[in-house]
Amino acid sequence: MFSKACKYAINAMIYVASLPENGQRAGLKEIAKAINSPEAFTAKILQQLVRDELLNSAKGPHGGFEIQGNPNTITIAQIVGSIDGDMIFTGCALGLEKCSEDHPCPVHHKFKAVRDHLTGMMLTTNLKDIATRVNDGISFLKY
Amino acid sequence: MFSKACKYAINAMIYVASLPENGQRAGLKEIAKAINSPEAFTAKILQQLVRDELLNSAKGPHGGFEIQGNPNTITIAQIVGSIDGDMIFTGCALGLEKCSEDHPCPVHHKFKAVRDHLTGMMLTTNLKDIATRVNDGISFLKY
DNA sequence: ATATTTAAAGATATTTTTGTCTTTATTTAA
DNA sequence: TTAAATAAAGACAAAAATATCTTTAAATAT
Ligand code: FES
Ligand code: FES
Repeated sequence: MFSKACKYAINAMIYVASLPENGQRAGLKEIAKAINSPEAFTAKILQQLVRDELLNSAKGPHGGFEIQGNPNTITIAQIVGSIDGDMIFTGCALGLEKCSEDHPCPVHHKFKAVRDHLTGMMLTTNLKDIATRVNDGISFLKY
Repeated sequence: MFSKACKYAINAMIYVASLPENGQRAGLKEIAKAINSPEAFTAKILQQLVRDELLNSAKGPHGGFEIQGNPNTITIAQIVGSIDGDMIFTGCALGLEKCSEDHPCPVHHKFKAVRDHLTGMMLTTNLKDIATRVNDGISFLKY
């Protein structure tokens, strides 16, 4: 469904969003440990999220990463789009170059509803809400 | 969503199922051409489908592949399971070792509904129905 | 029997994804 | 002004997925 890179990205964003409002930034090591991901690979992913303006980063002592903007307005869809691109939102399930009503693949009519369900879910799920669930101890970032 | 191997597998199964009941078997070349897939790679995939008893194969002149059993009873879920395994049906969206209600990832509650939708769709979509759509010219196996 | 046709099997190659290592740039604090 | 802490960037490596090539086995037809 999602690439491993994308899963790490989502988990990392949730972790950072779950930290106290006025606290320190989260460093790479801290993040990788919190989500149980390979550190150097995670670094690459965080860089991409910074490029796409979902995270801010700062170098030096007390540097690290923080959510850019309001976690209430950042959706899973944005994170997925940043790392995996938009094939998951628009691509054909069976690999046709283009998903379209005019030239549909054999499962288009069935698949489109599922894909729209997935897309809708991702678009309407914001970071804040799921980070809160983590803070409340009702969901988990690892194991 | 699906691996390329899995997409080829689904398309190949649909193509074979779309052929006339009492006709010849479909050869590898014919199948690969019909679904626009790399021939040798497709061969490997067909072998797997034969192993999993979704296809029958015969060597020699007039040999080739045919659907094993009734296309009405073969689902997309079976084909996907044969090639990609069942992580798509049961795996955690964020990569936790195990998807469970007891130790859910942060998107479990949202994702489960989508995954169940997808699973249900795959379980209830049979080869016969979608092959018919191809024969009726309302859906397409390539381009 | 032999030649031909076809799939199966296994080895190899290429590409993509995942992961690591090294160097550089920037910030902070002593 | 120097040392330490940190992320960024780029080179490199390993693993997995995709793809190809070669050899073998089986079936058919002559
Ligand atoms: S054409 Fe394949 S999903 Fe739309
Ligand atoms: S625990 Fe992640 S989807 Fe169920």
